[in-house]
Amino acid sequence: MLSRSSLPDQVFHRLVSDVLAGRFAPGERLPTQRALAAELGVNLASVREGVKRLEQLGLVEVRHGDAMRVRDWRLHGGPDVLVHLIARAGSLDVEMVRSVMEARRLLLGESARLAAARRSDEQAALLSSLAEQLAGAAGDEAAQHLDFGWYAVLIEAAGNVVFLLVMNSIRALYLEHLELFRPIVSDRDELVARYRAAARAVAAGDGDAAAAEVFQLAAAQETRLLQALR
Amino acid sequence: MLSRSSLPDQVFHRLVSDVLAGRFAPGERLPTQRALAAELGVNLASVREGVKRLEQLGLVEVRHGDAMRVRDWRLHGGPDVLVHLIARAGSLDVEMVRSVMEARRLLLGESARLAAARRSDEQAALLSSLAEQLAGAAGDEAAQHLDFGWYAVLIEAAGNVVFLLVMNSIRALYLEHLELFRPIVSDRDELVARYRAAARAVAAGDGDAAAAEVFQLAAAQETRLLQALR
DNA sequence: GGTTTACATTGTTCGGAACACTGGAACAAT
DNA sequence: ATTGTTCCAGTGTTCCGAACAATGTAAACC
Repeated sequence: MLSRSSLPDQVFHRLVSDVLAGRFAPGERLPTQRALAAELGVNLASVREGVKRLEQLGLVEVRHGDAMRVRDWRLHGGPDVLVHLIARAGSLDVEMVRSVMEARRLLLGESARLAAARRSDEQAALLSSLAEQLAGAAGDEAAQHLDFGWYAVLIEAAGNVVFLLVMNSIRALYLEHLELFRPIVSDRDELVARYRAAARAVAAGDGDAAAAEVFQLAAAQETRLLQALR
Repeated sequence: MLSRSSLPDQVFHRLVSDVLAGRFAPGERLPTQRALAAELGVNLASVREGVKRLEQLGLVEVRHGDAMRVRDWRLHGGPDVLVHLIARAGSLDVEMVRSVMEARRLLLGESARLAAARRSDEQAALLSSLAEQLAGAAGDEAAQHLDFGWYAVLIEAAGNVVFLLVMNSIRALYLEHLELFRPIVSDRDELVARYRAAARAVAAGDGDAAAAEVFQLAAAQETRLLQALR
């Protein structure tokens, strides 16, 4: 079949795309559910499901008895909107990638500081171990997964639920465009030294050093990625 | 009528509550949609809509032909799960509040640093203006809104979409439990000095000072809130 | 023993109907 | 002329029952 995803999924993506592309101004009336169903050739229930998912993202407002209205995602959008913002038009939106990478760098840096204070011995050992595995990783794809595993442990050790959830969101983004983020692990030898240093600092409980190392590690990856995007 | 929320909404909240309370172990089979419909006394379509919203949160995995399975929210949950985690059992979960406030403090601090470098003149003036309005705010509720307005401008000035979206999420949380967060603006005179100083630092383009001021402002609010929660 | 087929289970989509809420238009009262 | 009321068309919400499609399992087959 042509459709690899469910009908409501297709409706959902179509609407997200339309709204995010600005084809409807904020506050503007969306076509009625019945009209959308007719236009897209699907059942009313499928339209409804898609629309309600839009609503959960904070992209539209739907009130019983009144028309559906588009909301300004910069005011009401939650972090889950990111996945759809960054991948618009097939390729990555460079400005969005810049924002994500910047946020990632700051988030990971602070996570490292917290982790240095809160990590368990087991977590400290795991960070070291993963750094070594990264040194001998077979290929770039394997390295990518190890890279994300390393950060996952770091954030778990930081003991902050918000950071954990935001990073889950960024990971989802990662996994959907794995090839495009490949530059993050290029030129690995230079990076491995930083993983090791950061793991040492976390294990030693030196928050400032851990933050600085992770910050620079993330910055290095950021530079690689942004350069590759041109 | 008495039921302020739609049927699928109620199904959704019921399921979220069940999953987040751990009444289903990760990987465990959820009741079938038909069974849920019968048990809750609603239509299959309503169950489906609720379930799909669960799926969008990353709380369950639903595969055509197979049973629905619960996922571990610590691994797959997005930031939108926060709203449901923090308000469990009617009152605020103190551990979650601690995480949110900690993340907020770090996020705002770094936003201030970025804002100092990127703010427009208009934004700098607005921050000052809002600080003055806070000084003469009528009541605590008015102060709360001004407080959030102040941070909204700061984050807008920081020019990072991720921060913007995460803060939208935290604000949604805020607005749903406005009374419970009231301590954030208590003892206002002491706080006003910090708003002013921070606004000055951002206007002057002094990133370090701006970050430090906002960091301490947020920390002060954090202390007030956590003490009030006992 | 390994492969294939058939079936039961479960999610997915449909079409159509009835219900409930909202905004505005027409009307009535002041 | 203004205010309050009633009614109606438009729109979202929920229902029902049926048929379709994917998955996992177990029986049947070679």
